[in-house]
Amino acid sequence: MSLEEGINLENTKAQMRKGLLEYCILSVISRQKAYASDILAALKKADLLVVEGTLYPLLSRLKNAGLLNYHWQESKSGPPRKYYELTVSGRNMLKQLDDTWKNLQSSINALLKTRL
Amino acid sequence: MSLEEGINLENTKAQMRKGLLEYCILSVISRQKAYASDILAALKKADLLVVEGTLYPLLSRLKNAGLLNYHWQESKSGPPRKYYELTVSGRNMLKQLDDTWKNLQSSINALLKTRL
DNA sequence: ACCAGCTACCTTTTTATACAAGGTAGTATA
DNA sequence: TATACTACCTTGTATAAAAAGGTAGCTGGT
Repeated sequence: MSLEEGINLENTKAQMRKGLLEYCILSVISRQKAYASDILAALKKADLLVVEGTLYPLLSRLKNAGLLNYHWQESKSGPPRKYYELTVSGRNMLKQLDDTWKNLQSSINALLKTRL
Repeated sequence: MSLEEGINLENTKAQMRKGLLEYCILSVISRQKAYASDILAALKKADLLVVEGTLYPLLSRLKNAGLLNYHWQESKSGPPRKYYELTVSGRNMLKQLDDTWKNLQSSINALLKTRL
């Protein structure tokens, strides 16, 4: 049985967020090394809700693309954590995404202005 | 055989654009009724490249969601065209997406600022 | 009166990926 | 030593973009 969601506001909002996920994750990690829960918390704070099932595969893809590295680190209160940090290649990617994001905002806002 | 695209700049840029497609299409149509080629041209002008195979199904979904109507209109130079326009419901959706887009920009830009 | 080319519509197939749900295991604490 | 908690990861499902191909109306040249 299909859920037949179709198009609605929540769905469309979610789509908008999705496209910016990679960019935001790289940005969060660029501040300082971070493990999954750190990233989830930072994104949540910015109203970019993401769940574990989305984040873990995405971190793996970013790692496989050579944009991230990780190292294990023990925790004082629980199992060891995988701390991610940006590679050189990751920093370059982030710089380019900064431009992309700026340009995208300009393009969209220009398109919207033609409505006035 | 898989193409094994993985993560790269072009792919990530494309993702960013995707999430904003519905919003932009509604915005373009809100200016004045438009048919597929009008919409493609407007999006292209804003560097939001989209192909027919993406646009037609999306217009159908927007129509089925009650956000758009269309009427046929003859052309002086070719086959008849399907001109789309926003329904009341479509205008409401667009208003809400305006807010969503503003909020999304604020959230992301706030997140990015913590890097400085 | 035909046919080549253009415009416009739409569908099918493939691929990517977000999310829900569930699974494994290390650590702390009562 | 058992329960709760944290952290990792995987599997299954649904959505949707894009590539490619298909149908048909209309125009203009011969």
